[in-house]
Amino acid sequence: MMPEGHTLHRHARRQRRLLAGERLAVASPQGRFAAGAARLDGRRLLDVEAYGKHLFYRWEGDETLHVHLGLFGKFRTHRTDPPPPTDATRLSLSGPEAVVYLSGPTICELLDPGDEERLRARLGPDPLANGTDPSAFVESLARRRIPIGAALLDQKVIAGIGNVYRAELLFLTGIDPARPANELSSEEAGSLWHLAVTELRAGGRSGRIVTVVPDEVGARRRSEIPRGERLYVYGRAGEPCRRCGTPIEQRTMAARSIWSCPDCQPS
DNA sequence: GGGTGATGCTGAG
DNA sequence: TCAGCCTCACCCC
Repeated sequence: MMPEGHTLHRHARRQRRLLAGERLAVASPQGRFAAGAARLDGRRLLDVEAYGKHLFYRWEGDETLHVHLGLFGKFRTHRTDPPPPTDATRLSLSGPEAVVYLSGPTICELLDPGDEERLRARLGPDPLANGTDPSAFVESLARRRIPIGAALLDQKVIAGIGNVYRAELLFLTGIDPARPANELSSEEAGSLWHLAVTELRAGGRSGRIVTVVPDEVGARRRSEIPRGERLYVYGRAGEPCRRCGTPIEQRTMAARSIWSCPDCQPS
C-alpha cells in the first residue's frame, strides 16, 4: 500500500512480465469499468508502462488503458489459485500465468487519441524514466517561489514523488521544506534529483520505502531494518531525530502533513 | 463492529 | 482552501 512512483514502476515491470504478449480475459466484476473491459476482453496485451504515478497498458488494436491508483488503489496479483473477485474489483486481467485484480483506483479508463499527450504535458520529469536528466527539474524549481516542500508534490515539477518521499528527500538533503524552491542552489536542486533517482530505484527494487542508512540503526542492510525504523521523519512528529535527537516537527504544506528536523534541516 | 486515517488528485468556490 | 471520491487496514470498543 504505497502508491508513489516506485510502486507503479514495480507494478508495470511485474505485470509486463506476467501478462504482456498474452490474450487476456478482461472483466470489471464491480461493473464500473464494464464497457471498457468488454472492449479489451480477449485482446492481446502488448506492454505495460509506468510514468510518474500513471500506468499505461498497450493493447493490440491500438487501445490504451490508463490506470491511476490514487490514494486507495491497489493491485493484487495471483500466480495460482486466484480467489474470486470481490464487489470492489474494478478490473480483472486474466492470463495463463497470472490474474491481476485492481480495486479502488482513482482512474481506470480507455484513452482517446490525444488524451495521453495532454496528460503527459501535465507531468514533469520522472526520475525513474530512462535517460531523464536533472536539468528540467532544476530549471523548474528555479521558476517557482512556492516552498520546496510544496514543489516536490507538484507532479508537473517532478512526476512520481509522494508524501513519504518528499519528506524523506528533504531530510536526506538537509533542506527545510519551507525554503522557496527558487532559492535553492543548483547543487541542492541537483542533489534532490539524484537522491530521488537513487531512493525511488531502491524502493522499486525492494517494494518498500527505506531511506534510513543501515549503519545508523545498527543494521547491515536496508532490508534488515525493522518496520518503524525505516524512515527519518515521515509520520514521526515529536519523536527524536535519528541523527541528532531533536524532536521532529510536523506542519501542513500543500494540504498534506510534512515532517522535518529543525536542526538537520535549518532554515 | 464502528470509526478513522492513508503513500492522491480534482474541481468548485 | 476545501470537500469529495475511491477502498482497506488498523485501532479501539
